[in-house]
Amino acid sequence: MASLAYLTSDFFDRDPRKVARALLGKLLIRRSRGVSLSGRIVETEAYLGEDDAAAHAAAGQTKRNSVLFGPPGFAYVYFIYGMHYCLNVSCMKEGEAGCVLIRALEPVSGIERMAALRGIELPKDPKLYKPSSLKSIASGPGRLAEAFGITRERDNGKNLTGEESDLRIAEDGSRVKNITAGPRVGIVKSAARPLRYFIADNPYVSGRKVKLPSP
DNA sequence: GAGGAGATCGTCT
DNA sequence: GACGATCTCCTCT
Repeated sequence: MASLAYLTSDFFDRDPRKVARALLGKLLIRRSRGVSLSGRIVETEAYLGEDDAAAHAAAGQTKRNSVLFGPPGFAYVYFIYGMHYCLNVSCMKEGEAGCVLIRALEPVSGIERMAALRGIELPKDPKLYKPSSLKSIASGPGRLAEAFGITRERDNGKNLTGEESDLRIAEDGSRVKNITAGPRVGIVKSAARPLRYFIADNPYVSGRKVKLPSP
């Protein structure tokens, strides 16, 4: 693998739409107790500030979403539907809300560990891994959070650009082609805005049905 | 394979 | 008290 360059806060100090595009192809890396988990980001969604009705920041700053109003490059983890965590990264300068939701990853390393955290059984021989099993590890916001052991208690408010952080994002020099934009998934407000970005034809993009509001 | 509905609980009103 | 940036199981075709 090529040498890794960890992203700095400058990377996130700009419009969430630019960050969401730029994050595609980057590596999300968790290092803890000598175990390294990593996955390539293949799908993201941009959530703008208070003028984006679908964003958690739309109603202004609350105790829950205060990370969004903080400095760029911090993890905003929230609990949804009573059973899932979702990982966002704050964007823009302190005082300006904005974030990018990481929706799907292509597993790269520590696959056995991630599968175990997801409750997925893999054969001992990596050659026998089923594509469907690999896809189900992290193709969705709740799934990738579970695969990386991401929880609100553990990771909310964590600086993803700090050298001491166990959760960081890096680039390895790989280039991404065929970035496609489309409507965001699972929301009603501002659903038509094309703020979801994914790598076209990548099998690890989450496969949720998109419900568009009736005209 | 596609579509629908239930599960389950933190957060906000 | 209502709702939600989801996932999985079950049913139907």
